[in-house]
Amino acid sequence: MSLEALGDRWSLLIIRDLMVRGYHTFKQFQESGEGIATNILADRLKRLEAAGIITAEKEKTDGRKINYRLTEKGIDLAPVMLELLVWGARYLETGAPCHVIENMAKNHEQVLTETRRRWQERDLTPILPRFESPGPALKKRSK
Amino acid sequence: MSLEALGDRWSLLIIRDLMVRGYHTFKQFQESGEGIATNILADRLKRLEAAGIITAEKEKTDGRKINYRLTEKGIDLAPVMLELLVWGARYLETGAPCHVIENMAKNHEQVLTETRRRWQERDLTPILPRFESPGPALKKRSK
DNA sequence: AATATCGCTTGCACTTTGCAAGTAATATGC
DNA sequence: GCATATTACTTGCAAAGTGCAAGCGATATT
Repeated sequence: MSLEALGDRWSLLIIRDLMVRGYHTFKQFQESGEGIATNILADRLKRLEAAGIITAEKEKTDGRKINYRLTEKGIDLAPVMLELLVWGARYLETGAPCHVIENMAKNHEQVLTETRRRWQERDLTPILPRFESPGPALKKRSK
Repeated sequence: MSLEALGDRWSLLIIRDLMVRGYHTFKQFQESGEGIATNILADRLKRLEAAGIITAEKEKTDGRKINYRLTEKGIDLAPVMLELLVWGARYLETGAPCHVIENMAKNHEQVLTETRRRWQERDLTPILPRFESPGPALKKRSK
């Protein structure tokens, strides 16, 4: 099935961070709060790259940094991620139901369009705030 | 995140088998073709039950058998599963794009409604055929 | 030139997994 | 009713994977 690359504890978290939080460096993932070990993180990034879900390329302005980015195959996981976030908000996530996610649940298409737009334009503004914290709802676009 | 229970290689496969293949016993999962070891399968079933995603109850007509069934929390993973299947069909699955899944991609709402109906009515007819094999497309209902 | 930062790699203890075999409870065939 | 089958596990053990702390090389900053 579609789980060779995704069926482990960390890969989907990394993809989520890339997709909806605008994270893109090793350090950001590391400090992401979930507590992934550096060796595992390195390994998962390699696997995701090997699976064609992300790419890695050096930042021009700082040769130490590597920019990780979702491929098209990777961004196409957005619908899966969205549904997963909605499900998680419904059943598990910290008491705070995070109205941002409820909003996401109601505006599927809009959220997906916006997510893909940010990916295409390399706009790293997060879709989701760091954790909860009310935060402004998704701004309306075009429509 | 929503991955304590799902973030491993087997849990989502079990859920898929329950949801779209109509599997419901230990043996069926075991022979599901993915090759899960019996100890791991037993462990995952326990965890999924503990997580409130499935229930286990003895079959009345055969006291050896245990019927596993998705809870409401479990069946609510249907949108996630659907998107995952669609993504998988698009990028990974065996050359055969399995037009059943393409059909699923085009009729999201209908497929979800049908999936939930089967769950509610304990209708174990599979939504997806065993692997590929053309098989008749989803029959239209109500609409 | 010295120090800091970033993205890793290494070593090692610990945990989880996979495999084969075995077991308890129920069902079936004669 | 007794032997055999079937189902859902459990156990033991080797192999693989994980988590943690420390270290390393390349680049950047002062």
